[in-house]
Amino acid sequence: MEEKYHAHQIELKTQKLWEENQSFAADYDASKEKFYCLAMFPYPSGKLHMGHVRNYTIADVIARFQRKLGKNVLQPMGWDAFGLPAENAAIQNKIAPSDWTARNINEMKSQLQRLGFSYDWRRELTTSNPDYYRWEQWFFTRLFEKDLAYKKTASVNWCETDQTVLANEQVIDGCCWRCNNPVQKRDIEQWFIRITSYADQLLDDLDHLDHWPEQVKTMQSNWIGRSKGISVKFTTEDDHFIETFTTRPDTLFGVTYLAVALEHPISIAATDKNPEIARFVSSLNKTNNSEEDLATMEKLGIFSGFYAQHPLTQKPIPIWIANFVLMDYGSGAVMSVPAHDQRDWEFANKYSLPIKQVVEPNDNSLCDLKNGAFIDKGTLINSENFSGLNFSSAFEAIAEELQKKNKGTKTTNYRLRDWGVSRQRYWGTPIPIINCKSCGAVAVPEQDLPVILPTEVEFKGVSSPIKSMPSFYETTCPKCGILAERETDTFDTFMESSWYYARYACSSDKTAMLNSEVNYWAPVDQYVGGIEHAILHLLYARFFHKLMRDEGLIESSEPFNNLLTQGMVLKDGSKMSKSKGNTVDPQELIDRYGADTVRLFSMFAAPPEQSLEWSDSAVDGANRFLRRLWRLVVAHVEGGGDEGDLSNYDNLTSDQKNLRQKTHETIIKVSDDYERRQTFNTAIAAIMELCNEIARFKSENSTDRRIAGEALRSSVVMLEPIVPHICHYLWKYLNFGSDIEEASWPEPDKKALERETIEIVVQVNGKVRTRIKTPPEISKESLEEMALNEDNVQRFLEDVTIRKIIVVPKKLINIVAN
RNA sequence: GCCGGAGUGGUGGAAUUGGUAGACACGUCGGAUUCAAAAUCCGAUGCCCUUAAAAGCGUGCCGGUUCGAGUCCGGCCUCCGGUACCA
Repeated sequence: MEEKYHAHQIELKTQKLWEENQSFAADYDASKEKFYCLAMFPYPSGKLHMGHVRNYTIADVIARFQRKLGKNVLQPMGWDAFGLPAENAAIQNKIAPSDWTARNINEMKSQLQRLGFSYDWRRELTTSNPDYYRWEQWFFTRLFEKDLAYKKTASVNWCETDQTVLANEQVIDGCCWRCNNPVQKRDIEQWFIRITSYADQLLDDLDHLDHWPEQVKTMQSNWIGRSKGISVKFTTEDDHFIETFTTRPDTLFGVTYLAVALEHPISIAATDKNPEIARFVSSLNKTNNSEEDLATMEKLGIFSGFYAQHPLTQKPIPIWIANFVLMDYGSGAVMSVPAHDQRDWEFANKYSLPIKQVVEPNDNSLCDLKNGAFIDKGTLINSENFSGLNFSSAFEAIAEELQKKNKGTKTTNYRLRDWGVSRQRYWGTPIPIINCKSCGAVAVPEQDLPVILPTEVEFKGVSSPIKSMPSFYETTCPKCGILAERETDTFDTFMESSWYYARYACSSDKTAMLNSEVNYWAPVDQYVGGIEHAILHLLYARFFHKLMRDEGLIESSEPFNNLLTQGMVLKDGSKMSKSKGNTVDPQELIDRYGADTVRLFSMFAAPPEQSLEWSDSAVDGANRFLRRLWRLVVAHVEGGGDEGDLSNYDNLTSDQKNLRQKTHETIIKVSDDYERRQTFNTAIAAIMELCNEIARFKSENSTDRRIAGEALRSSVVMLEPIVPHICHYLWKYLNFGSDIEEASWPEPDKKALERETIEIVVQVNGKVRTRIKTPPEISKESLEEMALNEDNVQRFLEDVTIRKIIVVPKKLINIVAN
């Protein structure tokens, strides 16, 4: 055995062995309990960054731990290969997106292999490969036929100078990131998938996700935003209706104006009539489509000149055009109650609109509407014959009255909007639709799939090359045969990442999207990924799973049983990203210390769910521990080793008992940390403590060596999921050449855990005054007596009376006195 | 703005169900070893007073519940993530 630890040498040797033995290939085996462990696959942006290393190490630790428990573990890896950065690289560096992507995949794959992750590489998939996206296209045509996919106009960010659509992140302070010219909104036809039809299921099924973090479920629940209310109709002067939704029908008599979106028919009629309004509206048309900008921008509006009739009072209500009302969301109109809604209150004050109080606090206390709206539920006033009612009776009574007059109905509303999947970009899955002048939108027939995205392209300017490529879009209508044009838009890349986890079960099947093996592997037992995906990716994947279930492709209803959301790796206080230029290259660390040190460091630095502020200084310590561990094993083996006999542990000295006790306490602690708590940092700390004790322990005879050997073997096998290469070697030395990959998780020996004395904390009035050693089974009375006899307890009991004594068994005793 | 988190020594973090605040590391300081250095080993290390012991203070801020609060409740502050076309 080498005296010194040479990381690179043993890591490369071990990795070669794993590859030769196909150590991590996982196949269907009904006789074995399966465990499907998955980390979110990467976008191949160039090189791995620390966020990847953290993500993939966490998942690999769990996968390797589950193998030690004897399960049939599948851990696959692939590439979320479509996306915007490839196009930016193409424009900047004159390289085709497919070449750029392939190059990055190569680079990142070799980095993943160098880190020793236990993947079944036979199942690798790449979403930009037609073998993958053809099934996405096929599935979309199924949705289209079921009317779950449809087309409607929606607004995008348009840069007139570059003649292109911009993503929200490409709009900076209302201007294009490339040319810095102001961005406008533009309405175009786009494809949507009816996620709102699944809103109830997506919300209600959250209750069954017992092993998801509460915070993620709360965020998804708020995002879906189911609310019960009433849709109220206001009649316009030309006898049309303006529909508004409210969760507060009890405030209906307080409506003093309506606000409609810039694109609402009323606004269009007003701009046609009045050039002043037209100027105002076009001046507001510059904002970006993001919710954040919409919520924080200055709320502006203008009176449209039109009135609507209040459904119950029949009084005329002025209609205002306002920039904060969204046409894409709900009906594009809201009823405004400035007395009882803060946003309405601010708008009303700004434009001197009337504020009419119709609810008062239940305790009749005064509320001053000069300082803000009164938004609590209370008792109705100024509301004709509804005055005096509380919220819930007013809700019912007003709903009934509106229903009777045909002016409103009870409705459930969702904050969730349908999923817009069209992107006006090149590097994505072509939408498999042909637009025919006589038949309309026609799905590409199954036998004509896939619609292949041409990869030999050149970027002239910034717009998608396939939009100016007749060889791509010119075709004939599958229904009537006349000349027609393909969709040149591509899918949102969230489409690919919504079903890849299922495709791993059969990634090379050319005959079907999913086959029956998916029902063995799915659902994923452990999904690991960044908290930044808590809403969008995870909600779309849950939705897609239900769509696939309803298409008969999969049996389960949810894709991920256990979810671990890792915190971000931050540098200088914010998310590491290429655009911010604050990435740390893990390759330098691997070159310097080896993969095991990088893995150990990233698991030790913080618990997985917490964000981790990057620091280079602690890496050295991780490497020091591995060298120390190596030396401990060398010293043990060179000092005579042991026979691995675990049978006889009678008549031990107290040092021997103490080490055995520590070993088995550590096994219990580490098992719990790995399995239930998933806090690998504390598991490592516990093993470090055990190793510190081993180092202090003097092995002088064969019994000593057996006990030290047991402690070392336990440490090594429990570290294997985190630092598998070094443990592979150390295990061989400690176990006469056997392979650690075949070893199972250690079992604690209850007999080793028995203690002769324990320490009890003694408090007086909640402050620790001393600690006493007692046998574990001591009566309450004798414990109290012992505590009261302590000098440092007596001191604090002078001139006071003992009121009571609280005893927490085996922990503490608190004497309350005054 | 809205939704979800986080805040503990010089630093990363620990304290699992309301019960010993600071485990385990990093760093720093002191010592051993060495011709010297690296590596390694031993010791000290929240603040304050102190020769020492003991006491006092201390988990972002203010207040509350409790015998007892880092942990629970109310109100703030700061930072991070998401906010539907970044992935």
